[in-house]
This record gives sequence, C-alpha cells and structure tokens, in this order.
Amino acid sequence: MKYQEAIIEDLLTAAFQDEALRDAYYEAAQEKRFKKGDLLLEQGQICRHSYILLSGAVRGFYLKDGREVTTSFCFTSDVVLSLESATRLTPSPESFEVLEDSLVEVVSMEKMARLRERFPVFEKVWTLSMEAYAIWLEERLASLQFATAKERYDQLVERYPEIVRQVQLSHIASYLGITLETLSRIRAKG
Amino acid sequence: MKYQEAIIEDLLTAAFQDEALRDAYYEAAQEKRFKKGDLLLEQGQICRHSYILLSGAVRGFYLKDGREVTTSFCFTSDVVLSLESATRLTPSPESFEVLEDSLVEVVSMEKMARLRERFPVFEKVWTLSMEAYAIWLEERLASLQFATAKERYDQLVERYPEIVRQVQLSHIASYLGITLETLSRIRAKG
DNA sequence: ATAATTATTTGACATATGTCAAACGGCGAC
DNA sequence: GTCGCCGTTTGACATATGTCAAATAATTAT
Repeated sequence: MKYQEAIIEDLLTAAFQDEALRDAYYEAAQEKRFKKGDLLLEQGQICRHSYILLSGAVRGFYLKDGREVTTSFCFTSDVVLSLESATRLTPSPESFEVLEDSLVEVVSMEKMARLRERFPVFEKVWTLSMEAYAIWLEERLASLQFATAKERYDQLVERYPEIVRQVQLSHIASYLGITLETLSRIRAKG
Repeated sequence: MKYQEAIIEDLLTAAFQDEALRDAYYEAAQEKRFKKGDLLLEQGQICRHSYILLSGAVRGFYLKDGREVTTSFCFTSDVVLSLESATRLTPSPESFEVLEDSLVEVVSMEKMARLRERFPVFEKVWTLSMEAYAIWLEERLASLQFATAKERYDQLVERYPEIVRQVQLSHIASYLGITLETLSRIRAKG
C-alpha cells in the first residue's frame, strides 16, 4: 500500500500541533533502521505493523509459479503494509523487501487502531488515505489495461525518475507486467 | 466504483433497525428507474450522486483516441459513482451507462456527507467500502498484470456467470484489455 | 415478415512480447 | 589484478494478440 496526498500531509501537520496527540503518536511509533535485503513482512504472515518510510525504498512482491512478481514500490513518505492482511487479519498475499538501507517509523496496527479511536483526525487520515490509494489504483489499472509497455515505462520513469538508479530492471519489468528482456529492448530504442 | 462485503451488509442491516437513521436515510434517498442506454454520469461532469443498483447493470467507460474503453461493470447491490470526481470535485474521468433497464437508489453526495456526519455507522461503512474497494482493485491489478487473457476471462465468468448474457462481448473484451476478435477466439477454443 | 442494423465469428497477415541461450559488463572477494 | 557472480544486453525464434476485411448470426425497426 502507499499514499501521498497534500491534503493528508496538511491535516497531519496541523494535528501534530496538539501536544497530547503528538505524545500519543510518538509513544506508539518507533523509529527503526532496516538493511538492504531485510523483509518487513513475509507472504503468509499477518500484517500487524504499518511502516512509514522516512528514507529508502521497499518493494512488494509475491511468488507465482516459483517466480517473483513485483506488485509495488514504496519510497520516502509512502506507507508500507498489506491492506488486505492488516484489515482482515488474513495471511498476507505479498512480502515487502527493503531495497536499500532505510529509516522507517513503525506503528503496530493495534496501536494505530487506538489512535484512530482516540483522535478523530487519525480516522480521517485513514479514510482519506484509502480514497487516495483507491484512486491511485484505478489510474494504474487503466494504464495497465490500455497503455503499451513503453508508455507504462515512460510514465513510471516520469513519476519516479530515481527508480532506475534505485531498483534493478528485473523488478521494474515485473512491475510493468513484462519480461526483463522486453524492458531492456524498450530502453535501448529510446 | 463498486463494493460488496458481507460485513458491510450486516452493519447496515443492524443500523437500519434504528428508526431515526432509517427515516433520515430514506429522506435523502430516492428510487429511480433508468432505461437501457441512459447515462448516470457523463465524462467531464462532476459526480454529485451515488447510485445504488437495486437491479440491473451498468458499465463505466471512457473515451481514448475516439474509442470506448470499459473500466468496470456494476450489478445488483453495487454502488455506482466516480470516486475521484466525487471526493475531489473534479470532472469525472469516466461515464456510466445503463446496460439494461435498472432500478436505482439515488443519494446526493452532499446528503450522504451529512448522513456520515450525523450517523457514525455511515462513516464506518464508507471507510470499510473504501478498504474493500482498494483490496478488490489490488486483486484486479494482479490479475491484469500476470494472468493471460484466457485466465482473466475465465475468472470474470466464474465470478459473474450472468455477464455473458447481460453485456455485449465488445465491452467485456475492452474490460479485459483485449480486442473483440481475440475474445471471440478465446471463447471458441473453450 | 422483411429489411436494416448491430453483434459476433472467421481468415490472413502484422506486430508485440515471451522464451531460451549466449555474450557482455560491472563489481566485490580474495 | 584476477576470478566469479550478478545484472543487463543481444540474437533467434515461438507465441499471443492486434489489425483489417469479409462473412455470418442475432437483434431491432418498419
């Protein structure tokens, strides 16, 4: 999962003026460093934490027929969690792997639930995040449905120019739904 | 947009025991009949209503290079609205067309907002619907990313066996991200 | 019922992408 | 520095899907 929305950032910035809220949040949250290769969550486990990326990069993937299929990339200020697993308490369909040394703010879903109950602004932020995430997914779906592989690659690089430096091509190809070789050829042609 | 979740249905059933809530809802809602071919919402308009399908079928689509691209189908008990347009008050990226004579419950987004403020259960239902919708989109994305056209068609028919009778193949093909001819051949092979 | 329109199927061929194999290149371990 | 590993590129060929055109089949209007 991931979100990025100016309105949400503003809401949070304003909310954090409140000392009681700030204290409650920082009591629940915990900063942690992860190293390249670490797994934040493994396929099959239940997602009990929310990871806010303060710096670094993470990729979501699952295994299909013995192959890794990359479902998402998360960068600074994105939130890493399996929505399905966290909300339904079912085994996560995907794993999340740290792609480069990362600084992360960890909040347990349980504590997050209590924060949402106690401070309506957190509930509001959660709802707005869901809306933003769903809209983002709709866009990605449309792109996957009717853009060519080259168009999808160009869109991705336009949105995340750094991605080519941070992530190896095989993962990008998988994310785009094409093979490594096809991506390599797309890049060669320019 | 669409949702379908047992938990949400149960929540609503329970909530409607409350007479005050029931009255408030039915004051806001309005039953309407639409005919095949009617547009519930047109691309470019702002989505100011939510349409709950009591019976019938609706398809979402947008124009790309002069061609219609089908983005979604909605059937009984699905909710029809453009999430992006309704939440951000921006022009809708898609139109919604009635595929067969339909009975619909219409609620203006404004009145819905007031219901959400007044009755927390509506707010809860909205949030749960967003979660369910996002999870549904994630699944559809994975399917589009890594299933063959035939697998996607089989999944669709398994989930909505009626669809082949209700919706013409060109729309189904578009929804699957393939051409009409390819779908026709997939069906022929069995 | 008949004609007109629209939806679907089929065929021939073009294009995009996948698969397998080999070669190339950078980078760290020693 | 050299070796070996890993990621990437390139080539040859296979397969899936798209495009255009024509033929049927189904639906609608008259």
